Amino acid sequence: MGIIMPDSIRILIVDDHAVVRKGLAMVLRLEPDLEVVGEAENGRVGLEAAKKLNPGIVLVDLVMPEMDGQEMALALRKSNPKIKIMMLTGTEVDDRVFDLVAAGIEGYVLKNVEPAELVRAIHAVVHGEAYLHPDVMKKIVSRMQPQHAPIVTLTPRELEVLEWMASPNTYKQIAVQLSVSEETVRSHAKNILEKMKQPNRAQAALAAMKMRLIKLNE
Amino acid sequence: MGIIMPDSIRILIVDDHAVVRKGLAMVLRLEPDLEVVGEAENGRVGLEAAKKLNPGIVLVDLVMPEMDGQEMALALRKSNPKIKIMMLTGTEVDDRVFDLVAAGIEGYVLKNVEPAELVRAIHAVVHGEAYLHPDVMKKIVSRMQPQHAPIVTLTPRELEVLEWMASPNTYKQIAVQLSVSEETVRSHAKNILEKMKQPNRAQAALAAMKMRLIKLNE
DNA sequence: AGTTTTCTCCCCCGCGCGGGGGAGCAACGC
DNA sequence: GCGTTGCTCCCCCGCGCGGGGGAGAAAACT
Repeated sequence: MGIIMPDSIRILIVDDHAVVRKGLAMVLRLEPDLEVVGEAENGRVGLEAAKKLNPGIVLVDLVMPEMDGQEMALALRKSNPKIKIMMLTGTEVDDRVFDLVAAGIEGYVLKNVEPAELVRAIHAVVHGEAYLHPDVMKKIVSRMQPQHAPIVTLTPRELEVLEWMASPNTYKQIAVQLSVSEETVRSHAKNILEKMKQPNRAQAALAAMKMRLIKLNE
Repeated sequence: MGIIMPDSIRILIVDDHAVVRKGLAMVLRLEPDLEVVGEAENGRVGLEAAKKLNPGIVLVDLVMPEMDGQEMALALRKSNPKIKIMMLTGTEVDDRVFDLVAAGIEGYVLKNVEPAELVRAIHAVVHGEAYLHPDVMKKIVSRMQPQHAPIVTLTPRELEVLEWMASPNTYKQIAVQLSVSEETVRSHAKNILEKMKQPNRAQAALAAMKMRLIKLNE
C-alpha cells in the first residue's frame, strides 16, 4: 500500500493515446502532492471512471473516438460539477473553446505545455482559479472586443435614440422620455435604419447589440 | 548615455504613488531587456508622456486623481492603439475590468503580483498575448456562462420559431421556411411572447439573446 | 460667408404585428 | 379512457411602424 497523502490531488487522465496517458502520468507522479488515480481511453469510459474514482480533477483530451472531450466535459459538468476539468488539446486552439469555457471548464492547456506549467495549472485549477492558455484568453478577449469596423457612424442623438429603440417603449413613449415630438423620434429612427441598413427596429436592436453599440445588461 | 538595447522593451509607469513607481522601476530595471523610459503620476500626465516617449507598454494604476486608469486606457487606446496597456490594481478585481477588457487592454495584474510574474506578464503582452490575472479570467468566464435559470420553457418548435423571429423575415416568410401556414407561425409567436412575457418580437429577440437561447452570430 | 450636418417637426399611406377569440388532431401520461 | 400538451389552422380588430415625401433653425465645418 502506498503512502497516503492527506492533501494529495486525485487526477484522472482521459486520452485515447496510451503513450500520452503514460507520459502524463509519469510526469505528474513526480510531484509529491499529485496522485494519478486512473486512466481512460475515451469520454465514455472516462465518464464512468470519474463517477467511480471521484477525482479532484480530470485531464481530458479534446479529440477522442466514441465520445470526445467536449461531450464528456459537458456530461461531467452536469453530473459531477465539483470535479474540475482541464482540457488538453493539440497545438492550436479549437473553436469549441467558447462552448467549453461557457460550460464552465476550468482549464485549457496545449499539449506542448511545459510539465512545470501543467503542474502549476493543475494547482491553480484545483484551488478554484481558472487557467486558460494565453492563446485561449486572447481568443476569448478578442470575441469580447467590439469589431473595430464601425461601419455605421451615428450621431450622438441617433445613438441615444437607438438605445431607446432597443427598449419596449413605443416611439410615442420614447418621445416623452426625450422631451421631443414623436415625429422627431420617428425621423431619427428612419435615419438610423437607413444608416444601419436594417429593415426594422428589431433587427436594428439586434445588430446594435452584436456590434456592441448598446450593452446587453439592463 | 546608457547602453542601447536593440530589442529592449520601453516601459512607461503611471501611478500616483511615487513609492510604487520607484519600486516598480527598480524591479523592472533588474531585467536586461526591460527599460523604464518614463513615469507619470496621473492619467493626464501619463497620456502626454506616452505620446512623447512612445513606449512599447504602459503600466497603469487603476485608481488615480485627475484622470484615472480607465479614462487614460480608453484615451490611449484611441490615440495610440499600438501601445500595449497593462492595468495594475489593488488586491481585488474591479468591475470596470469588463469595459477595460472590452476596450482591448492587454494585461491586468494585481499589485501583489510576484516580480517574476510581472516580468513574464510584460513579455507576454509585448509579444501580443493577453495576460489577465486568474481572478479576472474567472470573472470574465463567469459572465460568459449562461444564467442557468431558464425561467421560460419553450417547446422545440417554439424555440425554432423564436430563432426565426430574431431574423428579418416576416411571419409570412417564416411560414414558408417552416412549410406551415402563416397563422401557425403567428400562433406560436403569440405563445412565445406570452411565455417570455415580452411585448413584441424585438424584445423577445433581445431577451432570447440575453438568456442565450439564441446565438449572437448568424 | 457659405456649405454641410444635426436636430427638430409635419404629412400620408399601407402593412406587419399584437391581442382577442376558437378549433381539430396526434402523442403522451396515468 | 380521458386529460394534458404540442402542433396545426382560422377569423377579426386596431395600432405601431416602415417608407415616402418636405421644411426650418442652429451648430459645425470650410
